[in-house]
Amino acid sequence: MRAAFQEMHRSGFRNADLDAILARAGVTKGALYYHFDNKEALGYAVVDEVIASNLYQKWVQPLRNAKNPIDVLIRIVQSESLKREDVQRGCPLLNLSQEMSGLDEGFRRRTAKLYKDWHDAMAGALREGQKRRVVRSDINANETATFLMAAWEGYVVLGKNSQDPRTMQSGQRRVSGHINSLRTA
Amino acid sequence: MRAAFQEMHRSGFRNADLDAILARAGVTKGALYYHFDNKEALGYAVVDEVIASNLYQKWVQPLRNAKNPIDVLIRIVQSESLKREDVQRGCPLLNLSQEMSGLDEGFRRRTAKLYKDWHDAMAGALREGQKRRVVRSDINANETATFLMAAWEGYVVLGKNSQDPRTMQSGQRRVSGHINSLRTA
DNA sequence: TAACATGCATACTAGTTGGTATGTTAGCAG
DNA sequence: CTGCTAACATACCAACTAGTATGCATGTTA
Repeated sequence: MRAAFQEMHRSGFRNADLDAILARAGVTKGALYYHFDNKEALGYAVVDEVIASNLYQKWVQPLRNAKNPIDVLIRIVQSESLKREDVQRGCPLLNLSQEMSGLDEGFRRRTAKLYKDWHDAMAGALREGQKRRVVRSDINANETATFLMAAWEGYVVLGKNSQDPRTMQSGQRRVSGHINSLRTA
Repeated sequence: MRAAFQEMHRSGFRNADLDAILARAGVTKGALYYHFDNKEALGYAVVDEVIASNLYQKWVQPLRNAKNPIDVLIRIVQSESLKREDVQRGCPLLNLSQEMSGLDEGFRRRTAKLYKDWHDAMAGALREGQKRRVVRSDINANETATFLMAAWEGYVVLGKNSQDPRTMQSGQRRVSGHINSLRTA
């Protein structure tokens, strides 16, 4: 499944070559089709397990019981890799949802769930921060979380295309600045 | 080329079926390969002509010699279709750059040029607005233009995946609100 | 220990699709 | 009327790739 994830991240799901995945994993078709009904089932499993796990490790868990969600969010944003090969591949969740959500309802539902988990983790942390008086009370946590996701993913898209590290740097500054503006005065 | 654009918008470039394009256009392979060397050349032409033309009509031309760029930008954002089938297909430029920019330098350069034209149109209009004292002088036109593109494209991505018109509505409110905050007091 | 299940590997099939080779027609020059 | 070219149409090929049929080795159970 790691091999499948890597190949899907490189080539997208539809252009992911099963033989390439199998070669990378060091197994053959027999092994694959013993464990998965078809290519689609393998793709679903990659979303449900690999991509979901990455997302939770990076965004959800650090926000759980965070003392100050603003500090945590800024740290996550600032820790994003600016290396060319990372920027060039983009965000696995975004790549996959962008490719498949209009074509396959199974993929759409799965990626939508991950976006929702991501959103809820941020919105929940912001609401908790409001209770603790470290986040401004005049902002809507849900809308703010959606906005942060949109702005961040937008910069990831532009960075992937421009291949200029300054694009993502600008994104880090801008998004961090916006998060910082959510602090109580 | 309209047929090619539509098929590419539906299925992406790599999964665009030449036979489907030809059937839609009412011509055959002979006609296609008389005018284009290969599928790649057709794709390049679609970017250079169809997608570029759409972008110019929607964003670049309205900003040229605009009295107040802020009013123009808000009007463009607010005029975005919220119909399910439109939201579901997403932005042609974003779809294509997202799919191909990591795989084919020709596509990457072409989509990067369109992003640049889009960016320059907004940044130029903002700078002109600053001269005319209708746009705040304390903002960086280039960074602001990049931010607006990122946020807007981000909402397009989320809307395409969620298939909930409220996502794009929220995006319109947020982005319009941010554009509005650029006015001089 | 015979029978069976698990967990693969190997070889093959069938459908899809980009690309090509060749045929055909309309129009124009001379 | 002849010769030629532009602009296609038709039929076909070859590569790629998801999926399948079958074989086989290693446990495991009755």
